[in-house]
Amino acid sequence: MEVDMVRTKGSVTIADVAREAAVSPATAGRALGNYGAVSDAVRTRVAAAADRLNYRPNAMARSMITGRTQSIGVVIADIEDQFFASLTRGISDIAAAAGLEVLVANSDERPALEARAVRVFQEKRVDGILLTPCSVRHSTHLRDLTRTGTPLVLIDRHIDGVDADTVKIDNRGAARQLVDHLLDLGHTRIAMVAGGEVVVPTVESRDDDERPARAASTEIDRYAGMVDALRDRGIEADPALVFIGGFHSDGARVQTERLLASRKRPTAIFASGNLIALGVLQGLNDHRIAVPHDISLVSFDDMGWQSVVQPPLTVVAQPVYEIGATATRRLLARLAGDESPPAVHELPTRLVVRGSAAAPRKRKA
Amino acid sequence: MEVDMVRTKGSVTIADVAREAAVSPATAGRALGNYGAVSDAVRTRVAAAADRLNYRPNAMARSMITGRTQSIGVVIADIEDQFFASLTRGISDIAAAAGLEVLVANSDERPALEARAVRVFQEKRVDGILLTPCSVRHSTHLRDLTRTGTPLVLIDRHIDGVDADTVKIDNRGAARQLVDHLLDLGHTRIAMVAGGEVVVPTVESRDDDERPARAASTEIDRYAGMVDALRDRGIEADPALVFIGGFHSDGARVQTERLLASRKRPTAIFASGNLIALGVLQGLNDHRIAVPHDISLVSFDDMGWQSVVQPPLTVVAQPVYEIGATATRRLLARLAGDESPPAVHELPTRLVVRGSAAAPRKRKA
DNA sequence: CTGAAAGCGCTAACAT
DNA sequence: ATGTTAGCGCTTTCAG
Repeated sequence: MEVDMVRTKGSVTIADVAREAAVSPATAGRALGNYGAVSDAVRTRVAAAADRLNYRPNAMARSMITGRTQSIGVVIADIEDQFFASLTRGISDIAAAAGLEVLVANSDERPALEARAVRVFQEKRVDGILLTPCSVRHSTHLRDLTRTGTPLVLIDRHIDGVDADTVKIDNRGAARQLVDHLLDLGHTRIAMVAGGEVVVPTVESRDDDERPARAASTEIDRYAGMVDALRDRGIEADPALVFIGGFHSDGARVQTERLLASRKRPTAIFASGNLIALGVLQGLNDHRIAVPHDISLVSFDDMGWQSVVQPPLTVVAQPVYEIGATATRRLLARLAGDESPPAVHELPTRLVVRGSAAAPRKRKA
Repeated sequence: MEVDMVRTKGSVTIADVAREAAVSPATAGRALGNYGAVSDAVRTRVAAAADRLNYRPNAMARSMITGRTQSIGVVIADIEDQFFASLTRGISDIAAAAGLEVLVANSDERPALEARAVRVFQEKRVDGILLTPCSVRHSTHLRDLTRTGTPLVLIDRHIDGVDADTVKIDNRGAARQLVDHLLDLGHTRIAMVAGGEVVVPTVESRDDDERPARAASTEIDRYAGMVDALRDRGIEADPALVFIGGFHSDGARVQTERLLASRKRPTAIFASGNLIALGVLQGLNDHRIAVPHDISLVSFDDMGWQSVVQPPLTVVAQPVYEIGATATRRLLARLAGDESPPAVHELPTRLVVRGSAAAPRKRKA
């Protein structure tokens, strides 16, 4: 055992190992990186030397030459959101299995942060990028990215005009199912509580890049699905029944108060996602509103607690983990050279009918 | 607008920009990296050239010289766990504000994966590492790490003998509070449902590195707190009342079945964390056991759903986000040169008494 | 099979 | 203020 000096600067290099093993740096490199050809004798000698010196190859130096960093960048809206957390786990597992490291950045639904993250990932020369685009109207940074040839896979949300694979669910169809279920029960005044704007904004906003985008394609599609379902029954969607309060539960909680106070209170609520549903539930509890007796509630997402609340929630379950995993596999395929035209992959959802939606009052449940 | 050729190999370099701006590479570097001194005229000319070529500095090349990668590595047990997800958000926010990128790896509670992640982070030359150690008995990789001088901050869990800052809560004290609350209500048969082993294993296990560690310091401390509380009232802790089922909710669900079937069924359950509590609740629901009427339930963690279940859970709330944020600030301090001796930072917790614990049956609640 | 030399893209001395 | 040169740690020709 030698004395391990704390080296402030410069760690052990391949040259150090080479010296220790009495070979040339080139040979040491071949032995350690298993490329080229090395005799077994030398290989073990070098390995021993490396071990003795506690050598760690410098991945950057290697990457500068090979052109591969073995790392991917992941830009998500909010890692704290259970949905994205599960998604990230799916990504992480597949990436790890393929020997790729994962750089994560939160966009916080802000286009400017998203663009910044992409830029930094480019500077770090990640091999590819996975991203949940926060706005349908901010895509130049993504188009710039794809033009450089860096593989990009969009997750959960779609953006027209960006030349990238997309892995998502059929939000419109699933929302329609959910609302159909409410309509079947006899509801006609159905509110939607969402995080961001729910119709594609026509006016290009100028300088709101720093603020949350409020125009996620998922919610836009889900609203469209709701409108579809209503229209099928000859019901006109009422814009006054859309409550937008940001992507956190507290906003949804506040919106729920507004909703409850509205002159013609809806008999059912469609929550656009798990955080929204949580906020709605809190708002409902605040006012001692019983589900489904006083009001029905359905939501997207089913990642744990939705089945233990009382009553358990009727939801559309998305294969969250699989979405992340599939997207990562797509990226891996691109990294492996797949040149097929980008496609949209839609994963199946499942309507889980539980107890949170019932016939509207009057006919006592 | 020039034609942007898709360059398969080699992106735009500083030399390209220099040529475009008709200056030397060094000057271009100075202008783009704002170091050294450059005339305003040249600065704008270079900036324009860079812009025209869509230049992205190569962070690796820079790091090789500066010795800083502006990135930190984060090794956590399971990003899918709401607790760690919030923690990660805290880390991410502080890191981003400081201009640091975050590399994430899941250890999945497996020592071998944890060690592997640390190794790769070293190879990537991260500036520092944040880590939730998965086992109290696997620390050599951490000691090796600190010996290289790479700053390390331990999160949530503590390990003796590793020379690193630790940010956590007082698990023992908080658990004691929680169990005290149950004792105050009159419970004496209190079960604990946990993920991993709850007493420090004495025997060194040889080759279980690939499997979940089952010996997280948090749970060990929480059990100790429970024992403290019981002992204070002259009650002997009963090992038969500890149910271990792994760190996922399904394991806890199964353990809850076992628990309910035990010959002398406990009157209260202490769940060691949010995922465990979820599983317990599922198990309870499976058997139509009413909380708190049939059995009381308390738990650690309060990150959303705990307050919307019926009845709302009595818990010890941890400042999860702040734990991550504080740990990251500690790391930043180290990166800035702080040489003070490593310390354990304990953040305050809060006992939130809600409805899930009541007096044991007999005295009808 | 092994060694010497070149060079990835950048910054840091050292000149001018 | 700008240009020239060297070199970070590694892999990759190219020789031998």
